[in-house]
Amino acid sequence: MTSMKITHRKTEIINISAKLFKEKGYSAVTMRDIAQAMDIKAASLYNHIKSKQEILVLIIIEIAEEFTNTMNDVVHSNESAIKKIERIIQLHIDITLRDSNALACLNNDWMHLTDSDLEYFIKMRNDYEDNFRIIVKKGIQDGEIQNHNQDVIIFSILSTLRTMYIWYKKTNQVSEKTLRNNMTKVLLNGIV
Amino acid sequence: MTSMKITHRKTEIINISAKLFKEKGYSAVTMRDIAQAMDIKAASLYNHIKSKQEILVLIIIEIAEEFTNTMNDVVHSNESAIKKIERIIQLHIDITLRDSNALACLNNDWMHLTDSDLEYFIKMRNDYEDNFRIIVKKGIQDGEIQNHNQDVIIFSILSTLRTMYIWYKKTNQVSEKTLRNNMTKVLLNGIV
DNA sequence: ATTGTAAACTAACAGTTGTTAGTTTGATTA
DNA sequence: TAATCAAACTAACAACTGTTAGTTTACAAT
Repeated sequence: MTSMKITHRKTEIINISAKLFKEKGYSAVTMRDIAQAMDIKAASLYNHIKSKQEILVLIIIEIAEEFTNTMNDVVHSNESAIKKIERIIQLHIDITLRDSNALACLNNDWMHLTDSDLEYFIKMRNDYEDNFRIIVKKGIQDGEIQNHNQDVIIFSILSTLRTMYIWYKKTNQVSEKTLRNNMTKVLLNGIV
Repeated sequence: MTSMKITHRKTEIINISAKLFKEKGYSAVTMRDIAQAMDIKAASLYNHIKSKQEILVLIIIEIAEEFTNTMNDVVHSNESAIKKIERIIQLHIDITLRDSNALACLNNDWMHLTDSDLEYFIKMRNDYEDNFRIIVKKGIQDGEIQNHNQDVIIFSILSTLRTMYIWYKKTNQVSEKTLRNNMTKVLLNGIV
């Protein structure tokens, strides 16, 4: 039983921090900024968290693991390549809608992780991309997917999914359902 | 004649800074970091530049203006919507291949611009997206482009183009020509 | 009533930050 | 030779950084 329960107050700190990190980046946000947003003093934060680093780790790793776990499910399933990619698209939309602050943090501040946390994150990210590559490769072999450069296919889709958090709120009140439908069509079938 | 010539040494500082900013972000890079990369002392930087802020401004604004200018050319041309989008894709590839460090900086650190610089940047970015929207709208009206949600179309393409600098070097030695061809096909015609 | 505890506080620290002032160096020009 | 000048230097500053130590507060459990 090494895992500790994360208290309510600690969760608040993590959420507020994620919001601030999204706006200005990890390095530009000070402990005093976080404290002010919580309406307490900076020193009081240390009753709940170990360090500024710990906040970053807790924000990023949880989401990274969620991506990793679902991707593992998808890649080991018996679905077609297209169906698998559709599930990955929906996964990214799920997390974007639920926790865009943490997602922004993962995208922009992962390089400020240190040591084993950084190593762990990079391994997860590489595995994720490798799994995506396996799916696309199989899809091309089976004639489901057009025979274009694999990396161009993978990263054009991943780039869009990974940075959806930046713009999805701007889309003039497009419903979640519309987003899910249109995103799949545009990414898979193009726009022409 | 208010514009000053940018000296060789100043250009070196800007380029090295852009590289460092790309790796760790503007806030995490210190003047001492930049100086060390130049193999001089931090104070010596001030013989060439006015402030850390000025470095950021010079990196970002020049590229932003290049995007703005070319987009204005494209949007006022008499080409088809598809042809216009193809030119925009090529523009992003051009700048990515030529100056990926500055591009990363523009993408990640624009929010650290201040006052009139920040205002100016945001206006350019909004105008850019508005112009893109005009092109897509016309393309849908003319039946060139499928009638999907406009913002989904715009930002799925823009997201890919804007973050190409992150991964294009990873693509296993794919030639520039292959990148240009495949990117256009994948973004316009999809992968199915 | 007493004790325990979660969660806030004040005060301070040692290190880092961007930046300035004043000086030295070494090459080019008058 | 003397003067000029770009570009480096040393030394320092005031503000800010993450963090610690020790204390207080208010509520809950004994």
